[in-house]
Amino acid sequence: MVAPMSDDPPEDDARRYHHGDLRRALIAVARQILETEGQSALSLRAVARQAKVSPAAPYHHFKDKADLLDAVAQEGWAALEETMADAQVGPTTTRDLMASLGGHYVAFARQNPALYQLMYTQSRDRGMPTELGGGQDESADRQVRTVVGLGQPDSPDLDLELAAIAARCAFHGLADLLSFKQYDDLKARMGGEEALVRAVLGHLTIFIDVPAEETP
Amino acid sequence: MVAPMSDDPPEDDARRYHHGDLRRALIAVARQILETEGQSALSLRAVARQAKVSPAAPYHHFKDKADLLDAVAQEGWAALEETMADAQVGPTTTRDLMASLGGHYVAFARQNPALYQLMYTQSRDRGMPTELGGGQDESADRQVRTVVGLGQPDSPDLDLELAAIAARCAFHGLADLLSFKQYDDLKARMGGEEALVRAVLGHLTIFIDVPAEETP
DNA sequence: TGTACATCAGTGAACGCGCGTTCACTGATGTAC
DNA sequence: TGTACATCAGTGAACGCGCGTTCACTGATGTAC
Repeated sequence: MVAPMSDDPPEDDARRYHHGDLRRALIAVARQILETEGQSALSLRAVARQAKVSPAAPYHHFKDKADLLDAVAQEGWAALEETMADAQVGPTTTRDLMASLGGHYVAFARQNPALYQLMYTQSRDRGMPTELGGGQDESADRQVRTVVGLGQPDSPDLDLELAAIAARCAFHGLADLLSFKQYDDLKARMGGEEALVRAVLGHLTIFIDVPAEETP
Repeated sequence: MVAPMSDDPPEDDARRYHHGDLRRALIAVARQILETEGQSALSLRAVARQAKVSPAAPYHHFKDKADLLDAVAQEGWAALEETMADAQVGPTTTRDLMASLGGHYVAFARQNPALYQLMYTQSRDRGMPTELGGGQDESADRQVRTVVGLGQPDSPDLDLELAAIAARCAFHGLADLLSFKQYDDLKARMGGEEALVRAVLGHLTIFIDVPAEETP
């Protein structure tokens, strides 16, 4: 029952009754709202509105609001994982690798601050998405574990695991702290945020016991 | 115009028309709601309700909801500062001091997880409370700076400042990461969260250039 | 010591709002025959 | 190739809710005289 005589082609590409891939679109819109208007503006209705769809439409793709948020967070973790993989291609020495990992990690968090926060909030509140067995979140550690230069990823080496966690703490803490205006001066003084990141990371050494024999 | 014949003493201590110190009470209730029901349950109305006061009463003490939240966060920063001061009384060596600071910092964050998060959220969103000139937030750095063992608090030594930030990153990151279920296994394996904290901190070394001459 | 009055800190009803979610529905699509 | 029909993915109106905030008010307190 479209207007009978007008040609009515798929129209600029939204606006059709069946959307095509509304699920993906909703996640994308959610990410955008998150970064442009912030967490508090991220309502299911706002997402539907901005996707040019009725408020009920999302329920065909997500159980409820939390389900959408989970999906967004999950996409975030996947993107971070990719970033961390990229970080490993250039460097050769352990020291460089650590700097590269740290730099990439922080850059990701800083370029997607609201997403990054959501990722952590979602993970904290609900545990990691069950179907991944916590894998998504552990991946960051696995990467770091690789970085640290010793042992295979899932090595049961306790020291290695602790070192990986230590690195992750430093990265996460740095990413989180950088959002404070308090450090703007310092950033400027040092010639940019990246320089500050490098400098701070340069002051942190991850200490690893020789993994020959575990020292409990 | 109280009930004419009944004795009507201050009653168990709430319930009087004039509360006494409603401002303080509201902050306390807010903190409690925060920790027992979480951030999302922290509405102005809920605070008023739990303080046994009408929804309009808080407006005599706070400009709006954000103002109350700021006050709560501020109390949090003050408490953290105290904790950090306490952390400095025992230890003698720099190494011990660092461990003590880290331990105390993390313990505070873990004992008041929702407060701790609110503190960071408030600071991020609104900059630090202006009348403090950012002092509240910097205090953590100042403490660490002392810990690191060199130089007077407001030393313009850049390396020292960076080292202090590095330490703070590690503390904050660790505190934040510990809330993940993901690490429950590891905590158990190591005999408790405190042990894990000590172990992770033991893998982190804050590296400081000799502060003789600044190396920019 | 007693009274008038300004000020302060409450009340409680009401406002408008946007939210998450549900419901009965309808248009579009694809498959069986 | 054409038609019937099940299924899917939308619509749009409505629900109840709790929220932040405002308003005209009133009870309690303290001060001046």
